[in-house]
Amino acid sequence: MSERKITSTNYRNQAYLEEKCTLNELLDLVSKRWFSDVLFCIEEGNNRFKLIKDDLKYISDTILSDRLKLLEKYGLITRTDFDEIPPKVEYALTDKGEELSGLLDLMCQFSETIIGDLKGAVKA
Amino acid sequence: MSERKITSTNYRNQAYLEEKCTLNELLDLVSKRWFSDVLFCIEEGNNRFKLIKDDLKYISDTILSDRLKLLEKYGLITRTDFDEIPPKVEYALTDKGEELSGLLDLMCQFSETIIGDLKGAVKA
DNA sequence: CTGGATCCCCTATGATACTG
DNA sequence: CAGTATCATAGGGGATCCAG
Repeated sequence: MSERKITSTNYRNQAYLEEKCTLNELLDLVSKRWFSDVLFCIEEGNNRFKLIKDDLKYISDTILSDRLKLLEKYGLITRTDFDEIPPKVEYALTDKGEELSGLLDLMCQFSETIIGDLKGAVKA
Repeated sequence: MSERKITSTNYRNQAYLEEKCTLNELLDLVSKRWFSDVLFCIEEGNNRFKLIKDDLKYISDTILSDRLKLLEKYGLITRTDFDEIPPKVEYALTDKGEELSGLLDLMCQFSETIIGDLKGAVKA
């Protein structure tokens, strides 16, 4: 039973949790670094690759590209390729994207309470 | 030479995002594997280490212990040590824990829509 | 301009063994 | 029972170079 020890366990646990509740899959998605930030960034009107990249100043091309693909894959944004040279692509939130944004706003408010309390406790 | 190349960038980006919005810190927390499951598990009345471990059948001691500490650190659960031999410790959700649970329920409903759509599209 | 292809490193997960 | 200590590993994040 100990072949591919870590791999198989890792995979099994992940699959187990995703099957248990789709929440786990969503959490894995939105908690990927820069993911929520890219979502908010597009919501605020930064609809081009470069605009997002400039706004989130430390994000790398690789990651931004990956996050945009994921957002599109899950139907949270639309991608419009104008087939021009040089390339021009525009992104926009879908209704689901807006909905997720709203949920994340709620989470954000909650996070300020919980994390503010933690840091306040240390300081004060 | 570039000491801690990745580390410094990695750390800087993480810090940047956490400073940008506490949401990122909360997402990092709740998306840790088994985290939300442990929370729900306690909410359902599994208030002992072993009960949780039995309910989440693949979780390891190490991880469960870590998640419980995190939950307590952020004020989401309380830990009551009865100082007995053999050890007896009980866990319970705080108000904040309940609140987070409610938020995660919302996320969970949303996740079923978004992920269901994704899988349905492939299948149907 | 919008990415794709590679390569590398760090961190979270978890197996295992042990303790009060 | 309820953990702690140690060690191994896979995958995510990111740097760099390249292409249409």
